[in-house]
Amino acid sequence: MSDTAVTPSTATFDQFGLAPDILKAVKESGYTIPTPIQEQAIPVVLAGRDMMGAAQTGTGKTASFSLPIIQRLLPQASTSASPARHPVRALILTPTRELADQVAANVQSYAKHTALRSAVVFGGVDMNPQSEQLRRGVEILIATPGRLLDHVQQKTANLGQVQILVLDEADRMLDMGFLPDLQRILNLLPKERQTLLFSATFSGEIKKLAATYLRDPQTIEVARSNSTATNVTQMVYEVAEGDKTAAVVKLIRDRGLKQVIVFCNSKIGASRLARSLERDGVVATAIHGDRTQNERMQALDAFKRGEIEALVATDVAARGLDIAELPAVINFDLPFNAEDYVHRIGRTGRAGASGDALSLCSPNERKQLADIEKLIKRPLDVQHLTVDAPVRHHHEERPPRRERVDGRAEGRDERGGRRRPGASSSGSFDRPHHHRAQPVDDFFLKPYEPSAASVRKVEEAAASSAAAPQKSSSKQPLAALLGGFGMPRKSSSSS
DNA sequence: AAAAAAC
Repeated sequence: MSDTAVTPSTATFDQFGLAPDILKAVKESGYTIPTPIQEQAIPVVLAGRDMMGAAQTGTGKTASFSLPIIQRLLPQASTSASPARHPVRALILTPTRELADQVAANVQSYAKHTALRSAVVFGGVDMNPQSEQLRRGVEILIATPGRLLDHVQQKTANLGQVQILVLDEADRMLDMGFLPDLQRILNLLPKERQTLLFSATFSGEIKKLAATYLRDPQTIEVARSNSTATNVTQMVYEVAEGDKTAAVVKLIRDRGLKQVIVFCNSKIGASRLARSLERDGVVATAIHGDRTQNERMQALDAFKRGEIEALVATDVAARGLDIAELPAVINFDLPFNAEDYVHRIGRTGRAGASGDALSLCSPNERKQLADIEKLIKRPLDVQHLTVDAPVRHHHEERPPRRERVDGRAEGRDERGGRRRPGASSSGSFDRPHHHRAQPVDDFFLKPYEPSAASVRKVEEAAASSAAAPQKSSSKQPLAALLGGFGMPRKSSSSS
């Protein structure tokens, strides 16, 4: 952000040589001046080079790869209805379903005046409409990894002609354990392709991923990734754990916040807080991984439409979500992972607007606070918050289990799944399935080791990027990190 | 410690 302030860009989108149909869509989106990352990335992508990008959403990241991708695919766009003429040419992978949906909406709008077709596939929703769309043919596919592999196995998606791959929020995908899925997908793609990797940090793991799957990548970086936007005012309120709900209500009322995202560390905590806020007259709803995809999308849409004051979320909403003019975020809990703090507060103060990041800190969260201050390299302003009339609810801990208007009891079977008739009633269905049946396929058993030359090039690229962000733990040479990547081998290894 | 993601 500070980059823009120091050297205001006088560039326009016209300078990139994008097709008129693309520029028209850009104009209709209301954009006139490229952001720093767009200015740097668009020429690199147009030139067909691999790229590692350090940038967060809200910096214009999505357009920085979608616009040049559309341009590059344009000559192949066909008006023929034959699916064979519409193989997947560009694949964009994201860690969460909401992010996939959002990226897809952007791609759709940028490509609307072209003959290119795009589609999005992710889990939690019916596969059939997705399969039908794939059958009709799409050039640009946006997906979460699991559902994409599902489509591959069902033979509804063919990745054999992908020319451009984008790994969005790659660090997040690794955090979430997507590496095996990513490997399977990557091994299905043609070797001759362009690969773009976006990540908040260039950790050792990210560098190894890049060294293995990218070819001589160019590094693009805007705004150091662990820095927080200067237009976001950060405040920490010391408050007793039991007063947190009242504190949230007080902050919303005192500051007259029209809309706010409140982050919790647990799914149960988020549901509970949403209910408590509702009882205190705040229109609130929860969004987290135990709600059905339908509920998640409805919650997000209603929030975007302004029908909901407080969106109470887990870290499913911490990254990437772009909600215009969000005046504030509140951390009900401080995140265990300091980096998540940066991502959470990045939901406010977007596109140059100002925003407030208000964090509640109970006495047992001091360590998390210290970790955050260490990461952002500055102390945070801490104030004691007195809650004048603590709002206590007798049923706070265990709200009555009441049938909701949709006929389901809250908190049970939220995925909308139906119990199998005749299944044992031992209650095992309420537990997540940890051991998914491992499909017998061999396409993901190829080795995951970068060549020495590739490692060198990634190291050089990362080093040449000014002040490439490094986690202190990843200062060691890449080679030292290569051994312990912990990949599942075909037959169980000693690890 | 917790979250996310395929039936």
